[in-house]
Amino acid sequence: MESYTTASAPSVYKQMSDAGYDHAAVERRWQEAWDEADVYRTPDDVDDPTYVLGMYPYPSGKLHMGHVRNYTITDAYARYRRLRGDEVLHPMGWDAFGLPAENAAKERDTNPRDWTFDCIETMRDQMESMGFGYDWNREIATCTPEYYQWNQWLFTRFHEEGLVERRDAEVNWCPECETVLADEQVEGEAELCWRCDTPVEQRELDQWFLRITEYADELLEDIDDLEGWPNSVRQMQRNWIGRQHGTELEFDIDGYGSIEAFTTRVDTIYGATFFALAPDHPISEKLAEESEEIHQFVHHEADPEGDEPNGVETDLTATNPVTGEEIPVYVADFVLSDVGTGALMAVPGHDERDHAFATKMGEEIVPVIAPEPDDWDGETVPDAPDVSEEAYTEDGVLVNSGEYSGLESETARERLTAEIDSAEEATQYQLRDWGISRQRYWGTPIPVVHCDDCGPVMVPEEDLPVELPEFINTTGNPLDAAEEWKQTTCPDCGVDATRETDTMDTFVDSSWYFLRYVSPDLEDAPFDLERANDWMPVDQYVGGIEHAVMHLLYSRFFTKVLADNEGLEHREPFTNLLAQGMVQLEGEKMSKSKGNVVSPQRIVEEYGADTARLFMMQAAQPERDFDWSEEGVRSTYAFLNRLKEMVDTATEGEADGDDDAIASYVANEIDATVAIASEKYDDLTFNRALREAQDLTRTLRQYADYTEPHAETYERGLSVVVRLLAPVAPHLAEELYAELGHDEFVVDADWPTAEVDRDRVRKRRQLVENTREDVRQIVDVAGIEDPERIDVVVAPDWKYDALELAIESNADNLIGELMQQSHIREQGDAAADYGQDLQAEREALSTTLDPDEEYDALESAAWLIEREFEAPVHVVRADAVDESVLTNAEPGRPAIEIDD
RNA sequence: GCGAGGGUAGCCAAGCGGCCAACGGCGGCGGACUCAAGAUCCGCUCUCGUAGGAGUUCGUGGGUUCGAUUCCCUCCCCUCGCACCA
Repeated sequence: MESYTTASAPSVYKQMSDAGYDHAAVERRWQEAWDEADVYRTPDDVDDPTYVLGMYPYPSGKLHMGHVRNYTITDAYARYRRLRGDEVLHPMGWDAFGLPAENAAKERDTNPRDWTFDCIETMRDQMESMGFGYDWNREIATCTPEYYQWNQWLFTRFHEEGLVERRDAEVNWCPECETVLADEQVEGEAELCWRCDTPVEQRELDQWFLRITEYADELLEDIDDLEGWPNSVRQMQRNWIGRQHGTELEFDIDGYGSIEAFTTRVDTIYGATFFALAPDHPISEKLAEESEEIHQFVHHEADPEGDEPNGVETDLTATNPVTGEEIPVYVADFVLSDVGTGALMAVPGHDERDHAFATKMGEEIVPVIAPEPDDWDGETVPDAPDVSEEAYTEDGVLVNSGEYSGLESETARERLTAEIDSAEEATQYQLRDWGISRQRYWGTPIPVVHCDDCGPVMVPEEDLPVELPEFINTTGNPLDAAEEWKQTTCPDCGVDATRETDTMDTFVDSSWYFLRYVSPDLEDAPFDLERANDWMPVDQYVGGIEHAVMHLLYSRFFTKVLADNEGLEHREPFTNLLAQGMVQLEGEKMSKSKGNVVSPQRIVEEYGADTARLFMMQAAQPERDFDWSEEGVRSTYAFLNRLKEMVDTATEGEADGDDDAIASYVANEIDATVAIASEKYDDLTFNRALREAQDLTRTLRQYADYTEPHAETYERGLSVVVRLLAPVAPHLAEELYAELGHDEFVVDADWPTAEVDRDRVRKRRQLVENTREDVRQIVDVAGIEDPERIDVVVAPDWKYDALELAIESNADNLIGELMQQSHIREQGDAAADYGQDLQAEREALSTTLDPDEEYDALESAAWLIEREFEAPVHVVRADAVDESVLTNAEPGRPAIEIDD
């Protein structure tokens, strides 16, 4: 703060008024009032409310701008739907399990539970200070036994349905987090942990898996119907599932029997010149025991991440099941054990990677597919292409393929798959089962007991929940160290046994939380089935793109399982999805590490929550990234202040202006604004809706500056502006709505309505804007310093008739057709001239308002021109002026006469 | 490499067959108000033009059309996701 030593009293007052309205007081007042009236409560008995949901946050203790944007979008939409008269369900909760709480607890010598609840308290306060209208009665926190018992219950139900599997698996292990990660949680080529960016290692562990692959086909196929989802997300899920149709077939290898290989291009089998095995294929491992060279390759040289395909030749051969040919077998690092069968037939003529390897190893490259010739007769076998330099990877016509030569690739694949004894159609997925075991404390204990005799046994339903023991500050897994907790008896045979010490991936929590909001306190089921069937699916879901695959795919999976086994009548959880863009600073993502973070708290203190929300919503479409700008925030704040001043002034004394042409212009603008803004709110383009509201505010201010406004019109205008802003700037909207004399909350008000024809609105605005621009241009080009009088002359009726005829007419000779109308023909040369014009623009003609409507529109907008040029403006009809004036007048374009 | 989304005036950003030299904002320029500054308000902001005109523009090059920023194709560039996937 600067200190003033010589400031005079008036300048101090000035400073104070510049500081703006007392947003802190306004916001506090209405937050308390809402709270008292419980306005955001959604009673259990409402019928199919509009379900608006933002992805619940991890309670880190601090709301950041990304949260503010996310939850302002849902809040604005929820409020809008409410104003529209819908019942709305808009809940909030906490993704409260997770590793950061453990780390924080260790650092602060507390425990994850206390730390997490502290964070929740703080964040809830921050959300309330933002004015987000949640039904806090439905709040959930996933770290409470009341919530996570249902994770355990669902786990046992999944188990009963055969969707849970325990497997010894090679898993991604983050040494920093000391836990396993799902494939989805490993990022990029460098394979870094999604949380801490530590390079991930591989470990062999016994793991619990949810068999999401059982649902791969449905998860894939239903993406087509998710029309309310962004294409990007849909495509990412399709890629992730990665279904591929192909053929599985067997190659015999001496001494090892039949080896299964998967190919999508069985049509190229005549071109298979070698066979390749993954380094960790069982045969490779056996060979490595016998051969020093192969051992060296498998354990030291193989580099699956490298760009170069490496390999080593074995002394084995594989038998091509079609040709009977013996081809050499390699162990190669570009063959991956988790893709297909870990063994492949290599066709260097038609696969780039095989080509590169064959070139390196000096293997034969044989063309067996030729591009289909343009004039192909469907029979003749074309010439083989040259594939010595580059593989030909497209489909085509088979060559060098015995009896199959001359077939198209597609047909050949079908026939070969049918005719090769060992071959059958097969489908491969990239999607893997979901490993949910985590070696951490702060998560849902997996409800399993390990018994030496019975093996892993599910904890019976009546013994749920398995609650977490007290936190033990240790380096490994605290559950492993909780000896007393760990020791139990086998539910099946009663002997001493130990508890499973792994907890569940927190994505299990978030895969069904949206169902828990429906009945958050229900004690005998995860959710009230009947109500869930009525209330689900979520109508509008909003969150970050980073959850495009994981959370959104798991939630879809859970929903489908619940539909199949628990009577849920919905197979998809989220009808409409909005992936909101990032809030950036100078083109860069805000992040603590970059130190370019703008604190929402500071903005709220300085300008208020309404300003922060309004600025964000008007800055860009919700799905786009945008730059935070202090300048923009200030101008948003200034706008709210001006609006408040306008309302203050308007309510001081009753205006008593006439319901004149100007009032009708304003009334029209109000209607137009309502129509456009409503449409924009419907499709969540808040930026456009808010622009309309701000434009109307400006029109109203100009109106009041120019003349004594018509009280009813002006107040309706203000009341409309206030309601259009209410979803985004709810506190000030309440304040102003009350000032305007309403007793009810604006939250509960009715959305303004307007009966308008969008097409007419557009034409009116266009006409007025074009006319104003023409006047400006004339004044400017003609160098008129100080206009004395401006006449605006609407074109004569016959021109409108002629225009209409011209639009409808198909006649070659338009002028002839026009002249058949006596009232047009009577116009003589003028009619001929105008007819010429119409003829010239024949294809581009479009209808205009009719002459009376144009007159009205111009008459009511005349004040804008008078005000701008400080000269009287007369809008006149064609019959009131001399014909010479009318030459330039056309429908949609009045003649303009300026005297100086 | 594959897939998705983009490239619009100094910058940000709407538009997505004729109403488009192209909404809106920022920045810049001029004016009103003020002793002055700020705030606010009103214009201007591709080029030329003494009555609403003309010319050149919406990544590049083609095409469809009476007409394209808007539709189709080629290429270039950006962002995101997947990727030695058999």
